[in-house]
Amino acid sequence: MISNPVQTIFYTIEQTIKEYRKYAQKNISKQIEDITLDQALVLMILNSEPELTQKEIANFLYKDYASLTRMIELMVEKGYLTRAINHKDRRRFKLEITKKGMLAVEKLKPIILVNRANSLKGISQDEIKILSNLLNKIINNLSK
Amino acid sequence: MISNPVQTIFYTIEQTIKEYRKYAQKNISKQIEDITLDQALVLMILNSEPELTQKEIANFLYKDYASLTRMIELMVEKGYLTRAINHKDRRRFKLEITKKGMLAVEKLKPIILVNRANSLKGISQDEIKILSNLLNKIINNLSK
DNA sequence: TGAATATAATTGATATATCAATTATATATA
DNA sequence: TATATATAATTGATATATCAATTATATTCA
Repeated sequence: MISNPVQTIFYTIEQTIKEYRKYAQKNISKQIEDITLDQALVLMILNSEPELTQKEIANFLYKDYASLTRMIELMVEKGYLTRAINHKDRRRFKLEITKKGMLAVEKLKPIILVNRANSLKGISQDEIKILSNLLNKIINNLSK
Repeated sequence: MISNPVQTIFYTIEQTIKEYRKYAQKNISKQIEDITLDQALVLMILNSEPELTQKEIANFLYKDYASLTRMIELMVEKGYLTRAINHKDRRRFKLEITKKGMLAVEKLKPIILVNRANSLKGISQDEIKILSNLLNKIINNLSK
């Protein structure tokens, strides 16, 4: 007998991430009109590690390279990033956050902190650790 | 200080669901060429509850109505479903699984069971309960 | 050196997600 | 009954996901 997808833990996991994305996007959109959650994460990552290549960013964010290419195109169009050739390795690009991008980064910092704090209200550090361990067990099972 | 997205639990949750989807899709594709994981779930749901409307299926699967409309179009095109007008309420459709669809359902049942079992190997029922409770706490925080 | 191989990024095709607007039909209520 | 409101589904626009194929450049090694 196959149980209804709704009864599985994978459904709950998916629901959690969807709710989180919706919530986070809503709060970001209140203060920055034209940026998506994923684009915001690209900005935050690049801000903390400016030398990353697109491939590395993709790995960090668990995104496909193709997706990242397109996200970055949009971010350049919207003026959040500039993209220049990296002369040390001409296959790569040197991504830089523009002024508009830095403004967004500063606005995003508190939003992200509040989003996470609100999401995890009433959940202890120990519980988060447990959650993380269980999820990593699953990830481990899946990636072999 | 903003921590890197990689260090947050939300990243881990997202990673888990992506790995699961990739794994499940791979195993489905081995045996059924032209069906996606999401389409497979629609089939399974409809098989267990044949009277559902598109809206109800969308809610079950935590999908957007617009997405579901498009998924169903594709499934009809591929011959997994038929769609007829529901004479009791002409806004609705009566979805029916075709022979090809039923064949897929039968193939999918064991695949889905094995996928879930493999994913959760080494994790006890109690732990799954804990996982589920923690995720529901988060969902609860997010949906107000 | 030159050919083979590896790597970074892009492109194309198709599927899904999300939001807002719209269409068609049902239901409620003045 | 006529009008307002609610509901089911669709459509359009834009973003992202995934896979396979391709391009451009680097690296390796015979």
